[in-house]
Amino acid sequence: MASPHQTRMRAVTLQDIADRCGVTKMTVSRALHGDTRNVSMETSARIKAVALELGYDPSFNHAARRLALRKCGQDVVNHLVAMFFPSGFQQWPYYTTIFGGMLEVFMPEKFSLLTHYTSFAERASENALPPVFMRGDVDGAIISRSSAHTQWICERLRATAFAERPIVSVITPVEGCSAVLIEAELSGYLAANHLLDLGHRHIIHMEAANPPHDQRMCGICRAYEERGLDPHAHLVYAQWFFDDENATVEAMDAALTAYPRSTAIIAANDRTAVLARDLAHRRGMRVPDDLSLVGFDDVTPMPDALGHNMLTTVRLPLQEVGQQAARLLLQHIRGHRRDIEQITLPVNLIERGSTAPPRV
Amino acid sequence: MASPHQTRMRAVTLQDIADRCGVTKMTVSRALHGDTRNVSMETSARIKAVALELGYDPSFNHAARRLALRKCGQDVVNHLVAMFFPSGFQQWPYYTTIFGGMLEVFMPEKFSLLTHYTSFAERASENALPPVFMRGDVDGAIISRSSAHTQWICERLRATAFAERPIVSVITPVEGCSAVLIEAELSGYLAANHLLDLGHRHIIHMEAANPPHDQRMCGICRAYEERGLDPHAHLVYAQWFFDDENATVEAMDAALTAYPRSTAIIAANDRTAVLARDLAHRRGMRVPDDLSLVGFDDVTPMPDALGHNMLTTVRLPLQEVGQQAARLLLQHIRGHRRDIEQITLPVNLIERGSTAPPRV
DNA sequence: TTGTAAGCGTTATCAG
DNA sequence: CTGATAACGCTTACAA
Repeated sequence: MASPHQTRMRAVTLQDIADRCGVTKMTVSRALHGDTRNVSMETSARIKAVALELGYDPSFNHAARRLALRKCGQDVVNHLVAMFFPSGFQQWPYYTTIFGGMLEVFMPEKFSLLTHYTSFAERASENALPPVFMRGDVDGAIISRSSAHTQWICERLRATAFAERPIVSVITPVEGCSAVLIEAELSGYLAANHLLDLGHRHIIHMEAANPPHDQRMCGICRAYEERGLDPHAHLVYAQWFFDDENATVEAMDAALTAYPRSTAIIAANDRTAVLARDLAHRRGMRVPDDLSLVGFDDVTPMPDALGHNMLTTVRLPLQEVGQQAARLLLQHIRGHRRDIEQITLPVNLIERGSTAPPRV
Repeated sequence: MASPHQTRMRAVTLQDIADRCGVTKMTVSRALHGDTRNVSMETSARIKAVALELGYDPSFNHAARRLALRKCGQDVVNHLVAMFFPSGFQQWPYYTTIFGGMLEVFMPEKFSLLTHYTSFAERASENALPPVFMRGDVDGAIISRSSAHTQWICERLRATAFAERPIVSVITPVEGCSAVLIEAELSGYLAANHLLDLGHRHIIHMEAANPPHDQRMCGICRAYEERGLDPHAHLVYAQWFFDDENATVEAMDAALTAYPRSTAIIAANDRTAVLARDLAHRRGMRVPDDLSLVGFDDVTPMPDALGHNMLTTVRLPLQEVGQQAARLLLQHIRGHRRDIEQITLPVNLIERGSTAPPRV
């Protein structure tokens, strides 16, 4: 259809089309915008045909459009979105799975996704955000961080030309933003309920102090209480360190030593469960015979001797989280949704070999 | 220093500053560009002070600048770069490690990095690239693909407003582009040399048909030839499938069955080595007693029973590959380098427990 | 050393 | 239904 782009020297402009059609560029602008009330069907068709023939690309002169539209304070869709993830996120399947889900939705829609991570060091500095944000090139953002961080990022964004554009939060809710969450309380319940069903009572729970882990904690307690058991008499809390595996392992080790009656560990995530298994082996314990393990996420396998994943875990639909967050953001950007929305996605327990009844 | 941004309603323009200083916006433009020959030191200082006070942000009115500069065919730096990776790259530590290295360089320089992956399906379609590319918002690209794919991507990019902007290739060289490579031939040599040193002779080599695996192959042969051995009499080639682990495992299985004298496998990468270990176990073989394994990359561990990485592997400096590619691209973008450059980074063998002398 | 004029490509507004 | 005009904010070229 389109003629070979013989000359890439100069971009095709509205004026070029207007010249060929014997009209003014204003009419061309109207026709190409699908203005049926102010342009005759006939000329409109002619203009569109010429535009196609010349290979007019509206996105090419985006800069001019934005400049013109600024006069009346209108926003243009730039087809550019950003995600704010913790530094080092690319190493964690947890985040890359969400990332992958987002890409799956954005790419077919021709939205480009840029990555911005924030370390604590950067947060401390008074650095401005990169130019793309300052100049308002970014249509929307997806954000996933601890609450202290999200607050800071939102403030930074709002202070740029990003202004009041949509932000969607994943996993952790952020005030005033749409969010895609998971059933955090239920995830804790499912893990604990499974272990209690098997007969475990004394359980070590690795957790972080902030959401969604604190909700997970509530679910764990609920499972105990449903059985008339006092969670505080049976549960042991061991701290989980977000970015320090050694510290996490030491905390587990200390807990196992201090509470030798423990027969199971609810780990902060799959990766931590694998660390727990390794620790157990070093202590001469076998999984699941001496110690049952439950993970969260279902993104990191715990391979047995034959390479099969043996980790009982609470699966979080992380890929779908990414997809839904992307869809939600697109709805906001395109103006199809103005109210903020919170989507909560279901979790489910996947029973594999790392849990078994305790040996009495 | 800067006054609190009291009004975010309207952006500060050159005219605003000019009004406050009693000069024209032209003088302001010159002063802010550091033009010392055409502006008196005095007015220049005054203007800069007012600009700071008003919180003038050059990046805010980027659109106007680009529009003006287009007249004389100049390029503006947009502080936006793209990377083209295979679809699903976010699941592979190999790519995310490179990705991480790139981010480490780009982020402090305030360059935003966007992700674009290309599946074969997309390649087949005649889809245009996303608007950010079409309109020339992207300053440069880093590309990592099989050769057939890179060619296609480059053509696509050149056909947009991206035009002749710099492209840096990683791992695989691309004609006419700067590249960051690794010592592919040497990596094969190191793997084979290590096994031959241990006394292995009959080795299965998992490989892909394209670079850099074919160079790796040359290195493997060199190790044989240095010992006066005919590689073709000892080496078994088994195909490695880029995106199909089951097929890869089947190929390994078939090779082990067809060539029972084999005592070692040179796997396509760490991940494949782990698959080989699992396969070996299923066949009742022990690693390294019955089968030695060498991987490549050093990004995926092969954990032993205690969780320690036992995989002997040829380490590729993937993070540094990402960093160097980013640095190279920045040099090109900033005009500090016009000639194309090929950097080759060193590899080294890391001996761990998955290799041992063959049991005779 | 500074000011003036014109234009980058688009769009809103008003006139015909 | 269509055209003319001005403006978005900036930069180059030329004039003072």
